[in-house]
Amino acid sequence: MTSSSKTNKITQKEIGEYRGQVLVWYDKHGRQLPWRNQNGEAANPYHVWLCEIMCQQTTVQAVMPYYTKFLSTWPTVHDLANADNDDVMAAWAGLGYYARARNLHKCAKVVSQDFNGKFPPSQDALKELPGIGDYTSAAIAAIAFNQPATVMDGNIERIMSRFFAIKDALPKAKPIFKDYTARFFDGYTERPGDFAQALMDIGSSICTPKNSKCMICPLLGGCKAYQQNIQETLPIKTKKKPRPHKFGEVYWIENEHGDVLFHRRPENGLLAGMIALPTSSWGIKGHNTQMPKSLENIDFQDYNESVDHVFTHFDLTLSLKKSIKNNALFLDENFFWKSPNDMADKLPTVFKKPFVQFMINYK
DNA sequence: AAGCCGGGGAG
DNA sequence: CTCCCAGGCTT
Repeated sequence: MTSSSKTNKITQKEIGEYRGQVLVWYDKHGRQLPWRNQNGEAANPYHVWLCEIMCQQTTVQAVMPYYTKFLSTWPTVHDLANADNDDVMAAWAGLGYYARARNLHKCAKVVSQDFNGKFPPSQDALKELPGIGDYTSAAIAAIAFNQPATVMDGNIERIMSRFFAIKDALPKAKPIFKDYTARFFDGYTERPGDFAQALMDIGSSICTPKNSKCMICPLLGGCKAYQQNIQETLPIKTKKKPRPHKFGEVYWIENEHGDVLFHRRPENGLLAGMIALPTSSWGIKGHNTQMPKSLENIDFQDYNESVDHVFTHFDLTLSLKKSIKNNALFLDENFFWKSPNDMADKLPTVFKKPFVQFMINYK
């Protein structure tokens, strides 16, 4: 071993020093977010949990109005537990990944009924709860209960990959990333929650995927990637599969009272349990798109309009079809007639788009 | 280990 | 256009 490679290894003492610099930066430049308490008050575990679930794979800006709405509607975990699931899903509509909302409600019920409304403070116990996985259990344990859990989200993965110049590809190398991240958290009982949130703030504003602002980074002095000028190339991730493009039809069907036909989607799969407009099945190149049997005899008017939408694993184009004065349709229990007024905000975005188009010509 | 699951914003 | 975002669950 050469002397240079020996001095290349960062020590735990230096880790502690950089952690301190990160906290100094945080106290001065950290974001002020609605779920962060201002003057050193103890964090409310319900608030921490709620924002962590909402923030999963979602930008903070998108979460803000939903977080405010949920907290004003259901101020405590008991309130949320006792809510009607339809109301919870409607309040979540537009935020995406709807399984999160189902698990949120399930988790609230467990905490309310089995834990007397108090979230358990240990990461292991938290991870047993619905919708709380490796990241979220660590985040709640650290932020709400000051536990030295290793918090690692996408931001922290990126920071660690650069600070230690980790060149192994994600997601396979996640355990390696976790080991490096643990060097900052293990045994650190002073401000683990603040430190985790500080890293996330740095990840969102300084150590960004592109155009990172290394010159103002509190970790600059120890950053191996910066020393090699490879920070923009890290972390390395295996390429995702291309998305197929699917096509289908979406239907606006009125009865003679002006009510519109809505569809409650199945409890499993895409947009599970959400309220939708009726559609055909969706297929590649417009083939294999089949209309629900109960709608086969309807005479539709083609709008010559369509809406595009992007899901995680496919693109979708829906052609708009309209029909009015339908009454005697043979419908199963998953379809229902309802006035379209006030329905827009209860629909997932893929259906809100055509809904808004149709509403322009309604009445 | 790989696939499924939303929606929006940045570059 | 591509990539990413305070990821978790299922198979």
